[in-house]
Amino acid sequence: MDEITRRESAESLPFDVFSRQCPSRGTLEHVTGRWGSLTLTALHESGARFNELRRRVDGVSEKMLSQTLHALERDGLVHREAQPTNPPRVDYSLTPLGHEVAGRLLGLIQLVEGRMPEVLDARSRYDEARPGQGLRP
Amino acid sequence: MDEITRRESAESLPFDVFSRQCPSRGTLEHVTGRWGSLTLTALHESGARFNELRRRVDGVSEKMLSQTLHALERDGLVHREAQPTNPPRVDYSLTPLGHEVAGRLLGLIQLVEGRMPEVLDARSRYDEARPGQGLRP
DNA sequence: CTGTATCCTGCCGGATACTG
DNA sequence: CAGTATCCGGCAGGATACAG
Repeated sequence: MDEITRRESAESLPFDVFSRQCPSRGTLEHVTGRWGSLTLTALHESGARFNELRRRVDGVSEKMLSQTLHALERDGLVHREAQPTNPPRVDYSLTPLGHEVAGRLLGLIQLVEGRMPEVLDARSRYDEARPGQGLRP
Repeated sequence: MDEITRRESAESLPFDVFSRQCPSRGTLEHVTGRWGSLTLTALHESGARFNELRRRVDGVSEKMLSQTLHALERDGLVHREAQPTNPPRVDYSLTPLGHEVAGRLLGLIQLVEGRMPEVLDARSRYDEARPGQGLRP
């Protein structure tokens, strides 16, 4: 697909993530964001409660997990079900659309994980060629 | 796949993105980051020079594009070829691994773009149920 | 044209404390 | 347990200038 073809098909689509103001860019950022991608993938295997999710996604703070879940719920990817019991119990799960997105995300993650040896090799070569210019330590 | 199965398979893998210190998490963030995902996808169709890329990825600054390209080059996803001419000419393209990653990203992006009507509907319903609590305007 | 260097600001996101 | 509320430091990232 060349540039002309891409532009033409982009013009025919209602949503183009390459355009600055398109709302799809915001959704893509929720999905691919630092915590969004891990949260969606973690929920793909099975629904979970809040603290269970915190344990699955190592390193996420309460605040960020809460924000992430709200954004994904608002976008219709996550379903939230609160039970008015005591102690309170809230279950999070993926909507059908959320599962579709998470499936693609999972494929991407597994690809990256499986190719990490290549990535680390490339980093070594890059750093070796540029001594003393540490990038992202 | 249940939780136990996931944990077991994770233990058997050398790289687990769900673990806080795993280097694969950093690479995943380069790939899925705000500019990384758009840059990789933009390069998937064809290689490009610096300013051509800036035009494709609407809204990216020189600084962020430069940083993004360096990180992706270091991870072995982007190939940089400088020609010592005057004026200088530098071509960026994807490595084979970069193309694999970009292919998955493209699938994800097209899924999100195609489902934006559902997402916008979900947002409307969410905001309607919580008047006056605007989230991420 | 292809970038670095520098400055500056907003907000991301962690820590902590508190509520129901 | 399941979250909000608040504070605040660091850095992401934009604007600008400048170099090769």
